[in-house]
Amino acid sequence: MKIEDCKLLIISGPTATGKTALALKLAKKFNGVLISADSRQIYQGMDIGTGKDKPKNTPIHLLDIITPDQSFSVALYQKLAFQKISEIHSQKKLPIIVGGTGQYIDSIINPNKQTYSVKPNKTLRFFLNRFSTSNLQNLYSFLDRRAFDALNNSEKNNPHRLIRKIEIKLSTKNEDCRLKTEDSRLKIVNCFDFLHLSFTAPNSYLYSRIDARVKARLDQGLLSEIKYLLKNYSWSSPGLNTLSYKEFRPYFKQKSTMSNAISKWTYDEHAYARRQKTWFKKMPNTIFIDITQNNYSQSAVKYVNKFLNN
RNA sequence: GUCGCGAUAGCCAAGCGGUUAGGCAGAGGUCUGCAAAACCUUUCAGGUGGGUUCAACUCCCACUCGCGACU
Repeated sequence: MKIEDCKLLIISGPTATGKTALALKLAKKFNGVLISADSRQIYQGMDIGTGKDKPKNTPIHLLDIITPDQSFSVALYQKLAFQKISEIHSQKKLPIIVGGTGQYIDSIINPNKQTYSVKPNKTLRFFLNRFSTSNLQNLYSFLDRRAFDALNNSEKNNPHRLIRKIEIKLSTKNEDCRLKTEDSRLKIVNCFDFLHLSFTAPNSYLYSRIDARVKARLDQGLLSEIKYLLKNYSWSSPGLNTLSYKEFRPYFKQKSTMSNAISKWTYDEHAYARRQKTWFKKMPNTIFIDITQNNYSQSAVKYVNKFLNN
């Protein structure tokens, strides 16, 4: 395999930084194909709220792959993304991953997560979901005292995380086949030669862009999109637990006003952008590009140029 | 003008003579199959001037401002 076949470009950044637009430019310039890394744009019919860009002539992979009532996961994402990457490589093109979902990008950059192959246990989750946090803590502590004690506060109090840890603990019988999968996966991954460009900007700048976009989405008809979705899916569907949809739940249930919903939504978007930033900050080998700088798109081009000619 | 009520951090909003209110916003963080999720940490007070007290955001007085009522 030639080195050229292992190149991978990753473009990340918080919401409202214009990732997709720039990725499209780069794709044209460098014979690239886009793969989305967005945990929400995978849902069909959720276009306005997730800010989905669907350019006419350029397909973006891993968009619209499931319906809002289906659930998805990193492990699945990783698998699909790897498939797409190798497909694109075999066409002698440059795969470009674009998106804002830190965990998904992490699964590409840092693929040897040893528990991705432990499948969710629906029955177990069904029961555990009714447990209180302290009951979950007790249970996990009982199953694995050491691991429990090593948890930080944030993990200890997070029911989702506790449930998953318990699930993993209870499925250790599959250890052997798990290791096998990991091995084969590592082989593929080790050959990636990736460049990770991450867009960034001061919070205040991001916030003003977000605020403007909130208004724009309302004008584009977000409310009717939600109404339409509610005809086919319920609020408990995984897809509907998404920023810019979930904030309107109390409004549609007549428990809150429109302006409350909108301000909650706006603040949620701010917090989301902050969380995204913390994720990208700690990623290895990342080049940050401040979009408030004049020549940011040219400098992105330069980096890619240099990367491809290495 | 008189009487009453109020004045608490960027916003909302409590209790209290000495010990953390809380929520939202803001800031930072966690993350190994729900991640645009879930969770953790955290900055910022007491209108102004006096007085009482060992100690006042909390009691008293004046002033300023706001709200309401009355002449």
